[in-house]
Amino acid sequence: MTNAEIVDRLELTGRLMELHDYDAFKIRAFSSAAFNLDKSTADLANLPVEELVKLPGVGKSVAHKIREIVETGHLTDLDNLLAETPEGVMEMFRIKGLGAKKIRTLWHELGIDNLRDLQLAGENGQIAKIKGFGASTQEKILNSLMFLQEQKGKVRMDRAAMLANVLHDELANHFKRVDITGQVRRKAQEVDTIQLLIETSDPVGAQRYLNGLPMLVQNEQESSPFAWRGRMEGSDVGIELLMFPADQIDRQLFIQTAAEPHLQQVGSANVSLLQAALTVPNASEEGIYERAGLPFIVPEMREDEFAFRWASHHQNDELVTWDDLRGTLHNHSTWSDGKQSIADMAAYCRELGLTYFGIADHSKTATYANGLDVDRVRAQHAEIDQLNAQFGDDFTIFKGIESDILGDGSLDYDDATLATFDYVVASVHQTLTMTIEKATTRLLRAIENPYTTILGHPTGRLLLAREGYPIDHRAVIDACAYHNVVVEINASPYRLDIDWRWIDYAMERGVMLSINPDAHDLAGLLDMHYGVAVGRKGGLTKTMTFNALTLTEMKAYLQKRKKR
DNA sequence: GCCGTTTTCGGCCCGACTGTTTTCAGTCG
Repeated sequence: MTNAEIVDRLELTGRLMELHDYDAFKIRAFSSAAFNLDKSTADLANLPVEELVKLPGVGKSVAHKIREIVETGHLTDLDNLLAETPEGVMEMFRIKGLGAKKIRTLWHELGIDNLRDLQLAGENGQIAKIKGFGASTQEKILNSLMFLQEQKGKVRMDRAAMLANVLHDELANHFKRVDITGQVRRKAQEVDTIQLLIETSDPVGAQRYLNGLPMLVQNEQESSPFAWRGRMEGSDVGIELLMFPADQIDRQLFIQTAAEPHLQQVGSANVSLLQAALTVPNASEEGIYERAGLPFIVPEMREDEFAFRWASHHQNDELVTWDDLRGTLHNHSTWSDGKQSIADMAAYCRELGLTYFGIADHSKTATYANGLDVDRVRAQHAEIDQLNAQFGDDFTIFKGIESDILGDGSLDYDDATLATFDYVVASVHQTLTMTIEKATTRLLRAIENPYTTILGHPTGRLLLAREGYPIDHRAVIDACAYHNVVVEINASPYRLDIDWRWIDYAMERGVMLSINPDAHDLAGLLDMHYGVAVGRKGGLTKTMTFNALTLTEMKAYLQKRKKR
């Protein structure tokens, strides 16, 4: 039982108590316990009640609930609440703008207990008529429903990779060769089908074996003699297992990895040569591109015609790799909402072979995240100075901040305070509903601020959960070029923002991109792998990667920029 | 339900923003 699983159950209990109109302070106790424990590094599953009650937000009652969760895997209170709540009502929590109170009203006043009825009520204008609701809320609900429908059956790349690896390892026990291909190999940020190639000369026997695996649930209608289709137990995302004899696997690896537009592009480039290349036995991927007279395209980039435009003036070895990264710049610590101390985060960075660690905790407006007021900024800088004094010339902690971009585009500290940082990541965290004009103007103002070093998660999107605010990407990137601002590739698999499709335009305009993990704990630093993946997808070169600068280069860059 | 004492019960309580109000409830990060 992990901390996250315990926290999720407490959080859900609080939310359902609110839905069922429990006492507000009792609800608060559960949510605040969840909120506090989410940031805890204690091993909750192995703490006795007397230790649990010492943790902030945990009293006797919650401590016993935690023990119950750990020992039985269940929480009776939660099970009872769930039994009283229709599944469709639970799904309504995924609608943006709907919280427990509004859902309760919709459920009790209109009898809505599923998303289909919610949509009908919205389309009929019934929602706008309820007291406390209006036309605007109704429209927001309908928009959110539409967004959710588009995301159905998809998972983020981190979960897709995890599931694909589990499946790969299981199948590799039985089959001679198994390859992950399709969207996962292409490093798609969202995946609707996890696809694997299986080498076999006995597809009938292979199907029989697959259907005997408890982790797989077949969709018989979708399947065929050479293609097993279905899903994994406990997951909605589609699974496709394609069976081929040994001499066809490499060629299929090429065909199945490529997105349709990429295949078409290869075909239209030279149909006859490609056909010839594809019919050669044991054709390798390199051989296929070579025989078709085309440059080799790395798997990540096999989406559309962009790859060939990129390849016309770049070499594959220019693409950024994990080993090119020299440091990391957007990270949180226990000073705001991170789980680990600056010292522990920095130590882990050194273990990873990085040479600098930039701390960019939340700024004062982000009160929910324990953002730093001016006094705490000073105190944090003193701590960083002390830590830096212990390092040699080979490692440095930089003093950064993730300063909130306020509604009018200004940053949330005065210039004197901003001047005390080595660098500033400027990010939007509130007022996410804006027109494209307003959102763009707001970002442009933040970019114009002489203290802004990096523009953080430019659209604020959360993959599969929230559309970002609309922005004029060209105008924003052009402004970054003019004002010498770096653009973040937020590497959290929840964000991956800026989208990889804009990387090439940024590079063209001379704008560097920073692969920023937005890490809130040690493991979060490894999210830079996802940033590298989407960076490569967008053709990001090592030379245009901000955090591929060496420590000496980074120090010089930040110093020079401060003097402007 | 948690906390912190005025040590056994009273007070707890992010703030900005939105949309709905006409003074505020609900949501969000």
